[in-house]
Amino acid sequence: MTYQPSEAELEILQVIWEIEPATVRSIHERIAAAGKDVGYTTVLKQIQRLTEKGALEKEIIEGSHLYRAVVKETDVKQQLAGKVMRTAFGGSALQMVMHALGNEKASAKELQELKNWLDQQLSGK
Amino acid sequence: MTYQPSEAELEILQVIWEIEPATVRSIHERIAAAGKDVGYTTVLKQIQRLTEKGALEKEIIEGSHLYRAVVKETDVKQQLAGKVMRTAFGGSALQMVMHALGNEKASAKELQELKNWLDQQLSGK
DNA sequence: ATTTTTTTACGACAAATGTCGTAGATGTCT
DNA sequence: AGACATCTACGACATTTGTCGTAAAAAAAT
Repeated sequence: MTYQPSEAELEILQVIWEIEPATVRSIHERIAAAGKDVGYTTVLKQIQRLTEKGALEKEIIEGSHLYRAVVKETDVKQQLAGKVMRTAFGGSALQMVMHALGNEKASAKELQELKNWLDQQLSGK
Repeated sequence: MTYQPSEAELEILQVIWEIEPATVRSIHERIAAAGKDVGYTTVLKQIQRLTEKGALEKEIIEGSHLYRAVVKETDVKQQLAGKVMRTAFGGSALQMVMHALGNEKASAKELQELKNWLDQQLSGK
């Protein structure tokens, strides 16, 4: 089973998937830039735990410690979305989407994109 | 902000939304029936914590302790789906659905339903 | 080479979670 | 009423999470 990251871990994974291989500093900067104000050692610790758990791997190149993801972004996200869909929405993607877009009046754009994807899935494919 | 239940708590909430007002026993039975093998007192404790937190309320009628939900199903689920959509899928419902249905070849039925809902959203609305 | 600045490695902590066990309270049966 | 069965109230524990602080190690600056 693919790794199930906690919230803080997911945030770090997202950054890594985007800029790997990454240093702790670069990751911390991104997190900070994104508005999450958390200490450097906090991020470091989180990264070390992810590495222990096998979700990340470290490679030391010319002195700098570089981290990269071992778990695949698609797998982790599929896992995540699938689990919510199953545990909270009885396995119904429709229910999940309706709730996700529920009150915040879904941007017509989002809806249109979704529709396009669906049409393609239904027809061709 | 609506209550954000943990996994075990969500399972209990789901049962309550369905059969409230409910007794601990009836809830425990459902959970057990659903395959989750957990002790009676475990469920009881979970229910008490949910009550402390204000997500449930207890009413004692003729000796039996009955629980009912205080938090609304729709709100909690909207919260849940919205959060995942935001934190893991950059706010894109499309991304979320694509991942949710990703590998498990989405049942044509699911897709059709989703499409119908979308069409309605796009047109009428 | 020394001093400074960065980084990494660890250990600590509080809070949240998931699970029980046990004791005392309440109900039920005969 | 007495005995037996059920429930509820609580406390306890092991884990997991999210956060840091501090010390040791490494790198950079002077």
